[in-house]
Amino acid sequence: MFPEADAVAPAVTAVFTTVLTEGPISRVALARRLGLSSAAVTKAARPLIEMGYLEELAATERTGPGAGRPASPLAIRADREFFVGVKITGDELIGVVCDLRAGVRTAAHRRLSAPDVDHVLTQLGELVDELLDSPSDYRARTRRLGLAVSGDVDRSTGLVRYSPFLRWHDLPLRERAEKITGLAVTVENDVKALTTAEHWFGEGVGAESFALVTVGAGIGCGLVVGGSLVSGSHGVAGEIGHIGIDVNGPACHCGSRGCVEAIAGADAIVRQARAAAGRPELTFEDAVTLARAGDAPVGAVFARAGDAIGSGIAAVANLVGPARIVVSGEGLAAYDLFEPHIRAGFQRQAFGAAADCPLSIRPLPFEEWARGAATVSIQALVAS
Amino acid sequence: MFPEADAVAPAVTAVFTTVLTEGPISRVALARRLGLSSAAVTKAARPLIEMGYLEELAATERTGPGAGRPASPLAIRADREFFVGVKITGDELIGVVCDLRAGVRTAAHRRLSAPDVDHVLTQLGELVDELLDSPSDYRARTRRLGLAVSGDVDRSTGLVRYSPFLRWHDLPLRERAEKITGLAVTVENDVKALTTAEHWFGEGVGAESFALVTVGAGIGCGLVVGGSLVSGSHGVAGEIGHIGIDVNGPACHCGSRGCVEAIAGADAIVRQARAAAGRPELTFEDAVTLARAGDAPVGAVFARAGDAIGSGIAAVANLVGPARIVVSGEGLAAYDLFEPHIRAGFQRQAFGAAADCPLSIRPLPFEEWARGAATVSIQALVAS
DNA sequence: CTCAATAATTTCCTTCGTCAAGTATTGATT
DNA sequence: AATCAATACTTGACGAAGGAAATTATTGAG
Repeated sequence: MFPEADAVAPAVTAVFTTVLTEGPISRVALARRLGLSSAAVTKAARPLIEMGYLEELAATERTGPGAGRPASPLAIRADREFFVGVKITGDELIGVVCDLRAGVRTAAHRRLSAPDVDHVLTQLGELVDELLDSPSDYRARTRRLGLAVSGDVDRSTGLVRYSPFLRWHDLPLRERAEKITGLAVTVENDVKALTTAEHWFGEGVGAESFALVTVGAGIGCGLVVGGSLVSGSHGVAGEIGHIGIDVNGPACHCGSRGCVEAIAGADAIVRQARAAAGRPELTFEDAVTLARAGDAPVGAVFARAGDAIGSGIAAVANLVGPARIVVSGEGLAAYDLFEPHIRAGFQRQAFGAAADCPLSIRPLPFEEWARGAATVSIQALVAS
Repeated sequence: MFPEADAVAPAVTAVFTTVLTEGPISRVALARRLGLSSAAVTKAARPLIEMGYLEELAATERTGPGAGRPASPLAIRADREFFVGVKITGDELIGVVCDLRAGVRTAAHRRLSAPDVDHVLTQLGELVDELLDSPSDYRARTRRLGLAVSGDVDRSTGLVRYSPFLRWHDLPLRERAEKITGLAVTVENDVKALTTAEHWFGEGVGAESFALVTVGAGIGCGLVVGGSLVSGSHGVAGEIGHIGIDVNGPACHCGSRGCVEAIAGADAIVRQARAAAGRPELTFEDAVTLARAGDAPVGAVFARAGDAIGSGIAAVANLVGPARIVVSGEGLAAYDLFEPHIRAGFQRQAFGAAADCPLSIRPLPFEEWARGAATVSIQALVAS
């Protein structure tokens, strides 16, 4: 786990992750939260403080009755260690350096001429060097790199089994990337990485179950149940995009009809908008412009897409009942066009109390994917 | 947990549940399976053997290389303790006595004149007495009773929050039942109980994730993810019946349209079959007879229903990727009419490797619901 | 200035599980 | 038959982890 010690007591890990994700918190509160004695928390916190990962904050103003020794909350020393995160897409590398709390310190990116493995790895090496050799010199305090890749990834081995966009098959990406960068590398599926980031440092903090839905070229979903990421026994999970919501709907590339993605994927929207506007050269951006300008047929395309997404999200809520759901993704640049319809579709199709599940719908800030990748490497620190 | 000891070491519980669910197994195999040293297993097994819960089997024939001391597998002594399980429906109590391995030893049932609480509890008391005073005299070795009720149940407190069929609200069922029967009572939702039974003693054994779908008046689903039952943060989970698969489908009592249940629920099937046959007095059984006799319009109703169920199951597979799915329920008395269409709908809508998820489709044997209730009380023994 | 209340720490102790060595029981080899 | 290798199980010493209870620390209230 940590540089000096190798095997670490369960309580130490628990204390560390709780302080990490649930902010400054006193030892007594930690003990209650974790079901430990306060003595155990004191003991677990000591090595973490000695190693510089935690620090004791000055006593804060009281809340309760007012008497008694004030608590000295434990907090993460976010700049104790830095983490590089890189999202690899077909034509670009997006990289960030994050601190322990997944706060982005610096970002950079690089265009790729082709998804050729050697080219990507060369560029990755250069990108990492650029990030770490920035004026602040993060290199000395950076040991880990997280990579986010779309497709089927085995996190435990760092193997990319299959990535359609990149056209990679059974690529030992961890090994290759470790050789080039000299950092300890973790590889994870991009949606899972993003879900992890939101679960540890975003709106999913503290939630025992949680879902993140990404809207873009495809419609994806990361699922946290019982506090841990759902992986799927056959390597498939979170495929919200291929839930069928209309037996008579448009054909989907998966072979079925009426999948959420066949109605609300970026390609599907463009296709429908072209038909609606009678202009076969329309782009996604054109469609957004038209809809915002009040074009009714094109607006209806977005409405239908939003409704489909809402239905799919309702399926998630009905089945697993997450404590909250975040909807995000590059598709939500056209956020205003979707949101009311996503909510309407969700409310209609959510059953009973499932409709109470809070929905956050918001566009995805730039470099968020890379931040997800960095989060995975923070997790790797804790888990190792 | 066990009669003599109160607090029990984690390893003891682990050994017990593993032997319970994964049959006779040697200490060494247990150690590997649980990630313990064989010494720890030896120590954990001793008190269980002394209390009569486990026994050592005679060495079996060898498998591997052939040399070495043969293993003496540990097995459950199933008749060490008995458990009563009762499923409570609106018009009937179905009761069983099960052994530790959830094997049904005896069964009995009682008609209810009304879902009146006092009446139900009186009948419950008499039913339990009848079951326990049978010739084999289970009473001396029975301490626990499990109750399965449809609706919203808080297992930890034994409170029935709301049961639509029984018209119960906030009923402290555990307390009342304990007073009447003198047994330690566990109350659980019926679908969850059935899922637990299948997970511990049926086709879900050993599966890290698993789903059970019940087909009947409603379409329900129990979900096991990461080894434990999914409960849903807002009290809703497994509502596969209200996933929308056809935006233009028939109206559902939930207020939406095209829910699985609005197409494949028993009521929906009867309604559609009446319309298809042009005979407004048709019953479900009549519809089954007609379909089996080759009536094409009525057959199409079952086909459409099966397909809808298959789509719903595919949504489960796409989202959580269970290791296997069991489809069962009283609706599957007409099993032959559904099965091919369930499979077809599933295959069409399952995405990628999700289609590899094995599906077991079979009718639900009588008293299986009550067995589920008994299973929950077996779990209570282990958890306590 | 004392007391009550709460937070953190210390000391001692129990418990659980590992390690390493030893015992048990078999088939194979000489 | 005697020995050996292989595997299963048991034993006893040990160590790590966490708990209980007493102790110290720090505050506000009377």
